[in-house]
Amino acid sequence: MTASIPDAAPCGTAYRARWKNLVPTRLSPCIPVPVYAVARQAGAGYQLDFAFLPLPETSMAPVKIDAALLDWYDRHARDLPWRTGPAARKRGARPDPYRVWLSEVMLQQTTVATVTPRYQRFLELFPTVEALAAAPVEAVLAEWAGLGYYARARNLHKCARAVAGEHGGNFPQTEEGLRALPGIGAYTAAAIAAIAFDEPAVVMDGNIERVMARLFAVETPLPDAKPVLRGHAASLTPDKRPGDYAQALMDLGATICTPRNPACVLCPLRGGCAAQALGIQGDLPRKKKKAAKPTRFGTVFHITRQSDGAVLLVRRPDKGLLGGMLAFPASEWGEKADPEPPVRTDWQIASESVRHTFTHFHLEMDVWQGQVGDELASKLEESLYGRWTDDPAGEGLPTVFRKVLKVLED
DNA sequence: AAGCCGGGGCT
DNA sequence: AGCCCAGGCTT
Repeated sequence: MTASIPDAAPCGTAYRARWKNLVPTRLSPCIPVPVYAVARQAGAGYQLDFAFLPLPETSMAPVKIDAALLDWYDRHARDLPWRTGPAARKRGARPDPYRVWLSEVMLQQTTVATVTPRYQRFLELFPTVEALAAAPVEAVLAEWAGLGYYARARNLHKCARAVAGEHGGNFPQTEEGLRALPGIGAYTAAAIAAIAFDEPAVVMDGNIERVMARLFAVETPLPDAKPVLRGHAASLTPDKRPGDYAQALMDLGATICTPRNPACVLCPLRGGCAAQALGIQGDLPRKKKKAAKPTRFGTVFHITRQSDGAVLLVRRPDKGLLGGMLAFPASEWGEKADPEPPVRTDWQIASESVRHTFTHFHLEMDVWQGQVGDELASKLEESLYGRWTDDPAGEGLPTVFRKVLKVLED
């Protein structure tokens, strides 16, 4: 259903649309004919019935932000595996700090949809901080494969060992104590303190920055606006239920106060939102322009052992791109250049190359396939500190190297 | 303060 | 296919 709502229509005219197709300014109070909308959840999105009717009030109405938000959260909180249910919350039950920490680290730069199944699998494999601390780091990295930002996994493991070894298996309960642990920065420390330990910490993530920029119509571009937005967030953070409050703000940012096409008609804070009253909510937060990504080139070597068809993997150095992860041997990635193969053999060059985009560059990588005999295989294994595997797809390879397997399949 | 780190979803 | 999104660590 892709109907668009006109700016004006006779009273009583009704429309129906998915909220994502709406232009937010049409819903601002500036329009000649007020819009009244009733929304209900439909599948993954929202279904709206629109009617053009006169509304009694179209300007900003006083809203007690934290109360309105908690009320909305009690009715609409998403049921996520790392959350305690409403019934348990009412009994005063606190969530397991280990689970809160694990979920928050996974959720850094990663969406709920991606994290949810991976979180469940991870928790089954490493159910406690002690179990995680006892595991070899290679097992943790393999389980993290495909999630990206692999320093998170190395720091997660370091942090588990610190908590298990130096804190008797218990996470520190204050922001400062948490902040001192590997992989726990300002955001994660505040989130764990609020959610697991009921501390009124000021939680700031991208979602909350966006909500604050809109609530207070902050037009300063990010990142310059960060201190101002933090000040606004601090002014609203309640002493009661700070964990629920923080999660409510993030849920609101993820589902209603979205980066594009915010669903203001569904927003419990609509009456208190300065940007919405001005009709500029879709333009906020403003951001400084980022540099364009350059393209780098390289070659990856898929080497099979003649006797059994096993494939050679290497482990990348701990520092830098894809640090500590398993990989196929590859050239340096940079300017277009003739590759230096790790061994002389009859290379087959795959007709399709691998394309992948990292945080700050595009990569275009030729795929060379070669076979070696057992003697050469042993020499290669030694000189590259490699390992032969008969199931590369099952080894926890980062996405860029999974794409190599895909290219060779075709 | 600025640059280094993946990957997935939406248009 | 291109654009958007976003914490922590290092230098």
